[in-house]
Amino acid sequence: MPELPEVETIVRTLTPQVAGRVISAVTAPHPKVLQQGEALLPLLSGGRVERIFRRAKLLLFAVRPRQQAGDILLAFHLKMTGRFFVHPEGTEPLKHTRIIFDLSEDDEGLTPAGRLFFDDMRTFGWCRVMRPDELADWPFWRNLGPEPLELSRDELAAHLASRFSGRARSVKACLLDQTILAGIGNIYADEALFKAGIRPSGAAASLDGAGLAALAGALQEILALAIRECGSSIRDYRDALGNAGAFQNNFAVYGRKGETCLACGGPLQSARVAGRGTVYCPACQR
DNA sequence: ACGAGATCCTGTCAGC
DNA sequence: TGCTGACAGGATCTCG
Repeated sequence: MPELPEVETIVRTLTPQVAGRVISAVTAPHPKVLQQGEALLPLLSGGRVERIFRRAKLLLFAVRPRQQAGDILLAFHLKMTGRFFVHPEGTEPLKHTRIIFDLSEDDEGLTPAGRLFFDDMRTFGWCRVMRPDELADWPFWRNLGPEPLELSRDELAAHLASRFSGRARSVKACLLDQTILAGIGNIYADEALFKAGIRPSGAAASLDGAGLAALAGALQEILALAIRECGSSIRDYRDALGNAGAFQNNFAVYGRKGETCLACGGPLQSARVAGRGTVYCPACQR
């Protein structure tokens, strides 16, 4: 379930394999995966992948077409089970392959031709192919909250204060809301709330300055550490080299329902908060 | 306007 | 053994 650290890791492992390479053909065996932009697909053939980057949980390619001016942007959402992997030329699609990018041999002949697969078992993931102005007009993109690691801790705390005030929602529901803060999913919400000592079901508006500062600090520390550990592998997640992440070894609460709290030794509880499975320590999180 | 809940989807696992 | 149902979860839609 790729969240910010996992998508960041995929960007870092995919970039050396794909950035700078020329796309010779694109095919989408599963039509539903393309949310928008089928008309732009032919323009991608002969285009060069200029840059691979991340915003929130989106992974984006900037592709420079051979003739047209102006880049074309491909925005992928991996949802729970989306993956990228580069295979040798001629590799047949796998059971869950949704999009295939054929990549040309490079000019010097150092990098052989290959095929980039976008695989997604559950078909929740999708791709939108857009001109830059279409990306800018896309409501999901336009409404995304700030990147939690691009603010200082105090700026993040102030941002959360302004977005939490006057809301009746739980603090966890707010953390999962991509228009408030970008890139947080169920894993890192639970982990950050534990680290900050905050009850997930508590009202966001009731957090005081100390709570907001603790939450901002916990979010940034957890996300930075998770990026260093190359993300968390629960079931399906792999980076673009097929490697698992290691942050799951640092989980304090996620997936530890019924086990003991690492801080106080008491039993961890589980509940449904914001429609998601949620694990917390009733003694440490108030 | 806001928030809660259902929905999409398939593989895995617990329980009978 | 084999079947059934619960569960995983991000964004979007519907409903109160």
